[in-house]
Amino acid sequence: MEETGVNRGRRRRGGEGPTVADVARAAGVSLMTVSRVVNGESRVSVETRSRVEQAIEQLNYVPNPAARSLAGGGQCRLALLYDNPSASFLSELLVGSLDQARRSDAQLLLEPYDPGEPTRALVSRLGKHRIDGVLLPAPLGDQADVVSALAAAGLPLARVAATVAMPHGHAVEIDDEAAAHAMARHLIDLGHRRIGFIAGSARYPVSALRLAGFERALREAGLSLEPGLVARGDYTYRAGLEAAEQLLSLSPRPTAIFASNDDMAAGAMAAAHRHGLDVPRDLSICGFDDTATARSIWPELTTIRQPAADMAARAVAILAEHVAVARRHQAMAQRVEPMSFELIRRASDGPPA
Amino acid sequence: MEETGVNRGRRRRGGEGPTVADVARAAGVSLMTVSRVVNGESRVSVETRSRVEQAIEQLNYVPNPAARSLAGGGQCRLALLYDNPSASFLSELLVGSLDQARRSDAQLLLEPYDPGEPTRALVSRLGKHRIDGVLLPAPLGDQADVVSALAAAGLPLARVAATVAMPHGHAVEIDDEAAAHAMARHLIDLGHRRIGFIAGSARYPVSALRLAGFERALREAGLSLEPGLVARGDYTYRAGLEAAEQLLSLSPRPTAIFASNDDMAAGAMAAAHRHGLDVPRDLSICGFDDTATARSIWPELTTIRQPAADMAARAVAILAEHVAVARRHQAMAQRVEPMSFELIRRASDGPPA
DNA sequence: ACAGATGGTGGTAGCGCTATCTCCACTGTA
DNA sequence: TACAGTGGAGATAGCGCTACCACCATCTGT
Repeated sequence: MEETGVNRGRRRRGGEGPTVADVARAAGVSLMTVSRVVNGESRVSVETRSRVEQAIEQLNYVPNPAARSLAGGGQCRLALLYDNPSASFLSELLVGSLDQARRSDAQLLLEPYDPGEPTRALVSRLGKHRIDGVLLPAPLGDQADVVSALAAAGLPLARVAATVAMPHGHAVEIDDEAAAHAMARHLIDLGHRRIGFIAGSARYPVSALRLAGFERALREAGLSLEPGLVARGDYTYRAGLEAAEQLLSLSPRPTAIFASNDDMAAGAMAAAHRHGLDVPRDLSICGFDDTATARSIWPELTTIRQPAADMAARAVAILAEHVAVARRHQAMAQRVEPMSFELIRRASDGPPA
Repeated sequence: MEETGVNRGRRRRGGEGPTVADVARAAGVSLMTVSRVVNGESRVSVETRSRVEQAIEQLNYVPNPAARSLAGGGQCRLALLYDNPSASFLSELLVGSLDQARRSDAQLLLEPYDPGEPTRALVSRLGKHRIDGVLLPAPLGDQADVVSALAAAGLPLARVAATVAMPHGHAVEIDDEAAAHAMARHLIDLGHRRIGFIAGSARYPVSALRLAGFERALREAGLSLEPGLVARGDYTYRAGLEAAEQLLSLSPRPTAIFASNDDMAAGAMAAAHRHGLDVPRDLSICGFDDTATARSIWPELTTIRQPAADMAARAVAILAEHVAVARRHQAMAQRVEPMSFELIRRASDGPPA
């Protein structure tokens, strides 16, 4: 403890942890060289680089993000506008975006979205917090008024899990049509020929996409599209239950039901049980979204998973890049990144009886 | 654009936004005075304060968190250790803690908890990230090995929604016993006399508390404790279904079932429907936790809500305070804060037939 | 009346890092 | 030999803020 003198240098803070200066001293190089190594810049000889890396390892050095962002053009502030009370989606979103925010040196602020608030007020609220960019998850990203108001205010946007094309804002999305197609195809491959579909409310653009994917799969398999096999619901459990009742009253009844989201699939499951049907022996049921519901019902639901965390992470990365580019007074082209969904097979599907 | 000269002062960054210097100039005071006002310190005359506040308002000044944390003892880094895949709980936790983190000038890092990882490894992982404190939400906060390992490493802890007393770490909790008591009492007040209870797995201390609350309510109402009316489950939908089957096969069967969490209540609901019982006319069903499930089934579930967001916010505030106190080389006494739960009445309960 | 508490304010020195310029040693070309 | 061009490294000046000390007025008590 005494080799450092009385309190050499570090008078103020609790002052734990080594700094670039410590590393530089240990490696016998200058501060800048250490900085260059840490930031992976090119102009450092391999030899010097490895010496510095060794010193870093040895001292267990971690750069101070505050100092870094203060000195560099670094940190930016991103707002995650949220209204979606679908908790599982939100939490995945948060996990993904927080993680990437740390990497991209961005600060993430959660801002609630109030549908009643005029967009002007929203814009000024974000301005007050010196927001550099905005993430618009799922239903918000498809809302034209919000998107255009924020875009008009000059804020970079990233729409997460958006489904419709828009002139403004970056987007990270999955192909809902293809996902629905994949699930329908999966059921057809299992041998199902009469498949009931519970479509979502026509208010959301995504509903049409999922229906379209379903229909395409049927068409490609040479199956007829019976209008009676498509019911509609508003994405709630109860709607799923009622829609399924309707589908199950058909004769012959479908051997599988594909619902446009998990809650409706759960409702369909309840309807099946009411009818004394065993799932999946007598009826296969599939959902979409892979929310918490999917695993909290029994049998656990086969469904489509959106990589919400990854999507959010990409969105944060894109926004951070946008902000960095903008600070150099350059423009960044609109970016639309597709992400791949995943068909999660659990226990609610099987070949028809 | 030209009144500032070529690039007066602000050579490097995009440099948007006013700084303390701008505010100081506008208010005709020194930097320090502005800083004092912003930080709510006492030694400023009301007159000066209001002048500064006006300037802040006018310039729309927001302090730069990076600079603040670099200069002052300010910012601390808190890790939220999470393993609970119960998404709704996690997202509430995140919303609450992020919000408070902003206020308390703390940076929140999400660290996954892997039950397989030795506690040594966990501690060193947190150390690598220069963590100043750790939040331990729900099941983790009751895990003695984790708590004691982190405490031994000298890390301040805040256990969120913990249920058992421990010698280390602050805690923010609700009274599970009282909450279960309140719900049982509610059912009794509705007129129920035969109430089935689905207890949780004995592995978790919380299970015993909820059972105890239930039993106390019965005792206080002068009702007998029939052992047959208490079933057990492991907090899954399926376990709830099976436990409810067992309770419903009793004769006379209970007129109400109180499950120790929402998933088991959902399972009980399915069992009721299988038996052709109408909920709540023929059978009342209540849950605990108010997870997403509670509102995604039908009828929507009457349940107990923990204020997860508020709890997390308090936990963050306590940890931030602890870190600040510790940096002044003082100790902070263990703090245990009770929060109040709420009985959320929805549509799954009513008077007995 | 004077030492000592205050209450209110300003000056200054960094916090740990990176941008930018400078410097040096080498290469290749005329 | 002289010249620019290059890759590698160091020196220095801040980024925006707060801790710390210094300072000057007022107030206290004896």
